[in-house]
Amino acid sequence: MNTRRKSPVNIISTEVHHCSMDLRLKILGRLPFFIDLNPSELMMINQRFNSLGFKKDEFIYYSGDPAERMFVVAEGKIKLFQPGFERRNVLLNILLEGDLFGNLTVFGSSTYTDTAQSLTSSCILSISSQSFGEILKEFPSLAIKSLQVMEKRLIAANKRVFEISTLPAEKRIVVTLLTLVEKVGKQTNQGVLIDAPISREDLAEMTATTPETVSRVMSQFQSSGVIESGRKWISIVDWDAFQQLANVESP
Amino acid sequence: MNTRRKSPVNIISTEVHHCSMDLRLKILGRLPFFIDLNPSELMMINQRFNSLGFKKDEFIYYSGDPAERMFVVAEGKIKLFQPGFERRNVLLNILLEGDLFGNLTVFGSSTYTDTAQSLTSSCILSISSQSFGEILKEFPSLAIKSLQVMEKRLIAANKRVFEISTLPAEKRIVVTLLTLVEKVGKQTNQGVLIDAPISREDLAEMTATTPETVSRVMSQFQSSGVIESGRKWISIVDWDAFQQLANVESP
DNA sequence: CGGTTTATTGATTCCCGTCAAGCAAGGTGG
DNA sequence: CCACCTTGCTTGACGGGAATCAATAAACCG
Repeated sequence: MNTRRKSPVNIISTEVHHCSMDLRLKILGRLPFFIDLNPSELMMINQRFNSLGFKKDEFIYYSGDPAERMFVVAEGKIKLFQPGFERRNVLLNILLEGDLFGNLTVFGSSTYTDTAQSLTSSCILSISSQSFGEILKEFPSLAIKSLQVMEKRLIAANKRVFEISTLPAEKRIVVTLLTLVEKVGKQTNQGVLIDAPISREDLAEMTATTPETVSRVMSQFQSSGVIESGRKWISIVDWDAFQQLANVESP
Repeated sequence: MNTRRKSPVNIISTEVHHCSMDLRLKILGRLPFFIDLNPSELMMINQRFNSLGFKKDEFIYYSGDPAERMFVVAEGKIKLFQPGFERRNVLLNILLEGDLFGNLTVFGSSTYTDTAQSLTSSCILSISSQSFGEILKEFPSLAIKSLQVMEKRLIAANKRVFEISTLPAEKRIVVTLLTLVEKVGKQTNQGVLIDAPISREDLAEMTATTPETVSRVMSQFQSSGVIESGRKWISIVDWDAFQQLANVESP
């Protein structure tokens, strides 16, 4: 059945990216965030940013570090998580090109409350919270956009609290896979691929279960022909059947 | 042991409040949010607000309603929750005097994602999202403050995801009681009272458990002399012992 | 003071976490 | 390019923590 042995997930490359100036300008200009600015304003803002490359699995910052910068994903995929005792982490979010993270609030918190790790090799732009604050004051519409970014995440976090609180493990895994598809889903000739290197353990950390439970649930889905998956990759081959599984009418 | 039969929690009164103009001005002026504004600016902003009284248990808005207003608690206590199937709600937050809720983001979401209900009789100020947006544009520092409010809540929501995911039921209940104490704790001659009408079911909805489990855990705490409690009230009588319970070193 | 809501407690069931062993995939170096 | 080693996935057996069902008791309210 599964003729694909190699993982179909693109992890870009194993080398470190270092973003050129014009790549940075293009990235920033494309962001919904900065899209209303004119070229000269954009240029000025661009100058306040640093860029830095990260290898696969490298850490960008750790929970507890002083929260002095705001980051933007220029290329690659980043995961945010809260480290727990004995490898019991909780995965909070997976970020893509254009997503903001770090300290978005100028003076809000003194230390990061999560850890940021690069899932693929990546290029990250960053700006000091102070400079970001100055930009927000100069362009109030940007502050409102930041507010909307935060609201979206708060709603997602609350949705997740709801799901963990009310759904059994299997449904939690299904709805989590669905949000992953919405975020990084890619149509391929073998179904909808979740285009990020997500392990069973990652899924467990997203769904408040264990890798073993995730494995059992996934095995069942595979044997019923709904998904295909392997080492750090998942593809949904029978979309209709999959949505059936997510039907959250009866808990 | 428990000589107190009546609930010590003050639910203000059963009558509807209607905030007078000068009460409103005082409330708004006291908010960290508006504290930097001068009296005339404050007056101008005050005019954009409506005020409305709610009885105990009355609903302010429902999940799914069009999200057209931003609210401020002037007096009373409000709970926000996500309604689930078959009474399986999830309690998201308890709000006090000065707290903002509703649509804080001007244009962010089209409908409320939670339901707001008055725990006590209360007085609520509100403003249209559009007017609020105009104010934010006029006073960029307010937008940054909104951002910080949102960040704080996002961090709290993530912390809760972490707790639900990693802690056993008893510890979840303890840490939840601790956050309630931080929020509405009141020193009395019989220990630290949680000054809000919180039922076993409310606690269950906050901790992803059931009323029965909460009751069992609370009974144990009562028999070991750490807390006293009754119908919709909880008081921590042995603070040191209670903090021991919250020691989150070994899961 | 009766009716309703909330809390307590017990008995039972079961989902899922834990422990453990075996296997497959992927990367590495000769 | 293949043997080796590491890392991640699978599967089974078992036990425990908490949900469910149910019946009683206490507190509150009109």
